[in-house]
Amino acid sequence: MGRLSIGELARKTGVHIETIRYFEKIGMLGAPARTAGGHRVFDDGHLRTLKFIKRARELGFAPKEVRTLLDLGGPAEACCDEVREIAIHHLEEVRRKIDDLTRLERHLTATVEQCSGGHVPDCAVIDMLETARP
Amino acid sequence: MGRLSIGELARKTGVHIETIRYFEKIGMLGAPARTAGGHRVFDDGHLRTLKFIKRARELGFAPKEVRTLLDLGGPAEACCDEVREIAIHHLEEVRRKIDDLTRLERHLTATVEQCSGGHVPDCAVIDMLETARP
DNA sequence: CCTTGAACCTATATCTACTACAGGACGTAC
DNA sequence: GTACGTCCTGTAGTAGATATAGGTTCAAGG
Repeated sequence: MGRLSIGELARKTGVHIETIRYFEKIGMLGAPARTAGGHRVFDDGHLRTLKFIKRARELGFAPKEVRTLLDLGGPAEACCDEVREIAIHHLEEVRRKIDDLTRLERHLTATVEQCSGGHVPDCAVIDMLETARP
Repeated sequence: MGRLSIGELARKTGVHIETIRYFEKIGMLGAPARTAGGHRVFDDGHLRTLKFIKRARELGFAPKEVRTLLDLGGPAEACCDEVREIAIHHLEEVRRKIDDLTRLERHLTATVEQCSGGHVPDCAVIDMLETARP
């Protein structure tokens, strides 16, 4: 059973020390044990949880969703149904975002291609930005 | 030449009154004229600029990029080259984001399909989140 | 045992990009 | 001239961290 200082935990997870303390403060990560002198002592559970949080954030889950997932996944009892719902909801948002970005990508590509790159007063990019959306 | 109150400007652009004052404060939007009593009086230039800002933000340009675009596009002199560079950089980021989200979408879809939806202790979604990225 | 320096502690402030008050002044229509 | 909507400034709040200041603890070397 590993006993980790906050610095070791930070190195193992890639999460900033200040952010770990912040997560503890807002209740995202449980309060760890302390040494006699007051230094935090984390265990493998904290390591697992912090990795989980980091990965979920990287995958685009909102902090509130992460919290819910932690609440559900923690005791591992009322699992799949609710977890699944959050994941599906997230999936829908991801698909919507991909659509939006793809449209923007096409628009930007076309615009940049039009752009001569010279010092002309007319610029396709500026024009695009000045044109109100229909 | 239109003379707009802050409220009219807000209605015409869809930007909140407080946000307009905020844009003025941070120098994103030029300071307007004032009535004798101190009320702001905007003109068509402000309207154009604010619409520009709004549209650029909607298209995902970062505030700093918007500011640079305004600086470049304002006097319309050193135009295309730099504008083009910002647009291309933005385009690259958009493409990267699309790739990331597409991978996530595939991953989530596969995971949710695996998920029975019952009350089993093993949950594919939780598993996915607990598995560290290679 | 004692020193030294890295790591840690709390508390507060800062950041971005806004949004939301509170309490008062202005402007215009009747 | 008065009522009411709009506007003013200034301050505070939001999320989600990140950074700083000033002090304490831990661990390794002498």
